[in-house]
Amino acid sequence: MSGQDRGLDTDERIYRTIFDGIMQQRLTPGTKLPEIALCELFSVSRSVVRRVLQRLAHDHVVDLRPNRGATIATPSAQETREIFEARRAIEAAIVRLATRNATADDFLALRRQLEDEHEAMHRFEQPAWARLASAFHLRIAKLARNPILEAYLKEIASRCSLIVALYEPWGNASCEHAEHEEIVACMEAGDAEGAARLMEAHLQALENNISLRPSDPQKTLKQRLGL
Amino acid sequence: MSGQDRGLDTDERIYRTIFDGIMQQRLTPGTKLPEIALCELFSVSRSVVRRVLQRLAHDHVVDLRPNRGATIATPSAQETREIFEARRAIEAAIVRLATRNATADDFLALRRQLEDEHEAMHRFEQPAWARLASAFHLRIAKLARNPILEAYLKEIASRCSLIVALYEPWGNASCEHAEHEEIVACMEAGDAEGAARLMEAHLQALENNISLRPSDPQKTLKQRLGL
DNA sequence: ATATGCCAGATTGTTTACAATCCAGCGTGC
DNA sequence: GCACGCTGGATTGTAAACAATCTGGCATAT
Repeated sequence: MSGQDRGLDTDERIYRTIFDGIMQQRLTPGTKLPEIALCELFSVSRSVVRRVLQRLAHDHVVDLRPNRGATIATPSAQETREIFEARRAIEAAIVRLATRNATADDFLALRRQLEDEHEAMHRFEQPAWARLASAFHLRIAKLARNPILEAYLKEIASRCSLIVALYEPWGNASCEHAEHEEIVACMEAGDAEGAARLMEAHLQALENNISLRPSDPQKTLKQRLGL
Repeated sequence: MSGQDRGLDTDERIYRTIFDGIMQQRLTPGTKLPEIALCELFSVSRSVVRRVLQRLAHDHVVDLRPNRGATIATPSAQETREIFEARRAIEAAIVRLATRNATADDFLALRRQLEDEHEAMHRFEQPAWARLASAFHLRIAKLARNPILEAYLKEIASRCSLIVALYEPWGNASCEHAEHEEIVACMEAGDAEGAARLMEAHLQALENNISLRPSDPQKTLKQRLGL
């Protein structure tokens, strides 16, 4: 037992490691993921590596082309537009449902998280802030009480993060905290349509903030996986 | 060459055969899909069968449980509710986009398809009608010009079909033709919100039409795959 | 000098063999 | 008679061997 067995099964462990590596910008778009290298890093055979890669491919965070292996996905400008448009549509719908279904307790927890976010922002803790800001969106998705839409948002939000990683290497493009507060206020007031419109505007602002320009490479795969 | 090679690669052929088998209610929910049986039926090794099964699992049309193989998915009543809710949300968003982006030619093609549908209905050609009615929804998704939302609708619509297969063995629950026409009329008039509301009502009617009661089993796997 | 063709190493795709797990049927003991 | 546990066949999970394909460098010809 080599100390990395924490109750997650093997597949999940490998998936998460690679996925997190992408989300934290250690694995940048275009990076190649050779099967044998992953086999050695995770001490498994190619069957399981291939299965995980296929799953990552289905989630659109890696490209899987026949006979030439897996690479971290590199969304084009066109795709970027489509992804953000789809996200606005889905997340607006989610906000409407969440406004209908959230309880008083839900709003309490939501406000508490907003304060954490606020604090992290004022302390200039960029990584923590980004993480919390992203969690805000996923938390609202939970309040909608629809696991299917929640899964769709998770998938599409990860693709957005990939895009931000591609086009904003230093991580400037984060959520505006004030806008989060306005959205929650609208929701608490029971104004579903208003909250949906605010959310769409919020995501539109996020999209407008990313400027289309790639980033830089080079480091060992092991380092970039955080191992 | 045994006459089933039509330019599709092997994976796609197997995927389609199983998927179509499910959509046409030859493979009913709960049916087990043993790997070896599929290997022999399609003359491939277990690797490719396993890959295809994983893809079907990701699309939520089959359940894949560790150490106990693949079975056709059997959505619960709860899931049914969630799936239809998600579909209303996504398809309403799609209709709004489609109303904005459709050209005059698009509407022409749409109307032509509506006539085919109308005709098939009046001739009591239930299978053709059901196929056309389903195609109507996918065609609108194309008009939205967003491949991501289109893919989501495809996935969720197939889950709806599975539910209908589960709870309406004789296939009564189909789309009302008149409602399709109203939706198109609204779209042509440029009334995105109206069209969205009509679409939601249309899908709600579809959901209300399905009564929750399972169906019957037994026949060989080969027959049920149409081979 | 550039372009073309070819060969060797590397990488992926497929098949097969082996190990682990599950499940149904049977027997034993209470 | 019923519950429990065992055992053998069947089925899935994993790993390793083999085949096919791609990539990059070198030689050759124009």
